[in-house]
Amino acid sequence: MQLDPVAAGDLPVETTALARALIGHVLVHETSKGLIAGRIVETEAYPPGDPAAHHYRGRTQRNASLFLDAHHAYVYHIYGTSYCFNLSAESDGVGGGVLVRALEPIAGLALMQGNRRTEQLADLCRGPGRLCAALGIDRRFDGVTLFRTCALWVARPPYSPGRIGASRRVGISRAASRLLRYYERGSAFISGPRSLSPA
DNA sequence: AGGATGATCGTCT
DNA sequence: GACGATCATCCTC
Repeated sequence: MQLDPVAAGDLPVETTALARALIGHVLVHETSKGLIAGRIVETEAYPPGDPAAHHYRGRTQRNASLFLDAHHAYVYHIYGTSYCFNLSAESDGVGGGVLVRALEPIAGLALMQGNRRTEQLADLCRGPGRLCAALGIDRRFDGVTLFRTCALWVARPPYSPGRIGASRRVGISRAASRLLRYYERGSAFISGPRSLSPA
């Protein structure tokens, strides 16, 4: 499969539009041991002013990448055990981000298995912490642009994605009723509920 | 300098 | 379905 890097202008800047558009794109890590890649099947939007978002209480050292202009990486460490990968959204100085929650593994499966404690294909990238472990993503990549300026980048969709569903976001308490989680319907690789909440 | 918190995961029942 | 692990980060004193 050929992987074609996205260019500036290919992806939306507004947070929720970006979260939807990312479904079907491919996240790629070119490691020294080989290429690891997965197709994005689940995302969550954290738009400006969202009380559930890390950027809500303003800029800190940790979340500074969320205030960069769109399409930079924001990687943070959570619960002492996991990393989560986001793309920044909106314009420079405005807080906004998209959490990537699940990937469909498409390249480097043996490397993913070595990075995870399971060999089950469906479990390798099912969850925001799991996909970071599988791809070897950590804070080294916090703040990088995702237009193939370094080893971590985003590629265009290899084919048209299926229909997209929307639901409540996972693991938050504030603004919990908003339908800002997006997923490819029918995918076996999503991490949360598969309920068909109305978009 | 110390305490509280968390966009999770793996394991157990 | 429930719970504990585990630590970087932020806030308050």
